[in-house]
Amino acid sequence: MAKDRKIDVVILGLLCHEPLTGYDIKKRIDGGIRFFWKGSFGSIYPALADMEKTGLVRKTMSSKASGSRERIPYEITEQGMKILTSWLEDSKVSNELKYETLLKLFFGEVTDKSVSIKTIENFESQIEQELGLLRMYQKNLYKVLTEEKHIYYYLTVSFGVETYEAYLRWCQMAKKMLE
Amino acid sequence: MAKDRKIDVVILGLLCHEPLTGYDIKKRIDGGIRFFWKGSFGSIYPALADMEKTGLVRKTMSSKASGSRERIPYEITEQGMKILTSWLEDSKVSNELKYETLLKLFFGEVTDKSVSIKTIENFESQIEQELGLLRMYQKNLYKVLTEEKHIYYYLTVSFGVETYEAYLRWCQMAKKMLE
DNA sequence: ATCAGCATGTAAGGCGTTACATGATTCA
DNA sequence: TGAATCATGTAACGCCTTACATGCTGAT
Repeated sequence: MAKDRKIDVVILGLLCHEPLTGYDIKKRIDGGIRFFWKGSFGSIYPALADMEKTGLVRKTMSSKASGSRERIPYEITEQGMKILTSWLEDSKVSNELKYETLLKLFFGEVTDKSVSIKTIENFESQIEQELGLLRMYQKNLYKVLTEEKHIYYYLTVSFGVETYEAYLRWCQMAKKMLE
Repeated sequence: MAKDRKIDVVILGLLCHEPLTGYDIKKRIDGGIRFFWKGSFGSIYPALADMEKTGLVRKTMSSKASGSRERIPYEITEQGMKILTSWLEDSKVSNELKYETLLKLFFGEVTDKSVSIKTIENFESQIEQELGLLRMYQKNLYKVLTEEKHIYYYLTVSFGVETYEAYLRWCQMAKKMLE
């Protein structure tokens, strides 16, 4: 695996459950994972190609047979599983937040207060919208917690719900303080 | 300003209050701003050079005169102020969170539950430590809220406190759920 | 017929980190 | 004397996004 390219483990993790094409992987990332990690075609396909070369994934046998459309599903190899678990067990993590909203607020003194208030309101409505989605995911996952993997999905979604609720409380406070 | 290089506005924002050297800017970023935006020497010095060329910043007159050490303080120009305020007023923002902790947790089913618990505990202690710092900043800023810019600093710090507290609550819940 | 979605991939270019190179000053 | 901090800058390299190129399928 490339030194610091986390897209590799995202792909490896997704392939644990079932073979997927690059296109499938993109869809999985865009639905749920995107709240804490992103990925584009331009990063997925090259990563898949690299990992096939190094033996972490392989094309499934049905790759060409399935039909006329050229779907190329990949599956994880034993080597790939080793890399994935050793990453999971590695205690080094990089958690990073890059919020332009906070950057703008930090320099809010430069212009009128109303600009900062707009920045906050902007953020607020974006968060409200996404919180709606997260709560829906959360509710649906709660119903199927018996399956073990859903516990993990539930936890990550709950992280989103908890923090987004905290964001909204902060928005209230911040607006009050500026008005 | 380069199309999407936010380090430019970070620098511009910092230069609003006083002339600073690249080294000073790095220190400012590392203390406080780093919670929501980062910057390294390798990005600061080239940005400063570019912005001098495009007239957003300029070297102060005292640049060489101040002493034997080669300190090169920059100040913001009117052009720079224009860029800064138009960025502040622009409602487009990119807020992005990349938490490897959540990624690991999402794929937690792959190995033993204890691995995920360790991942959470790891995160928890990191957050506890930084929360201590944030609360200290918050307390100190609260005392000097009369100065307008401190209100903005206070708000960003409070954002950190609010969310980190939410993280810790989530850690408790998550550990309980896995045990 | 045409548009949206499925599907794979490449190329250019921007952003940013890390490591390196260099050297002065301050303090124990 | 040696370590830490001050201070500026470059070079290599990696990661990722955006846009492009291409073409099929299915629904309206």
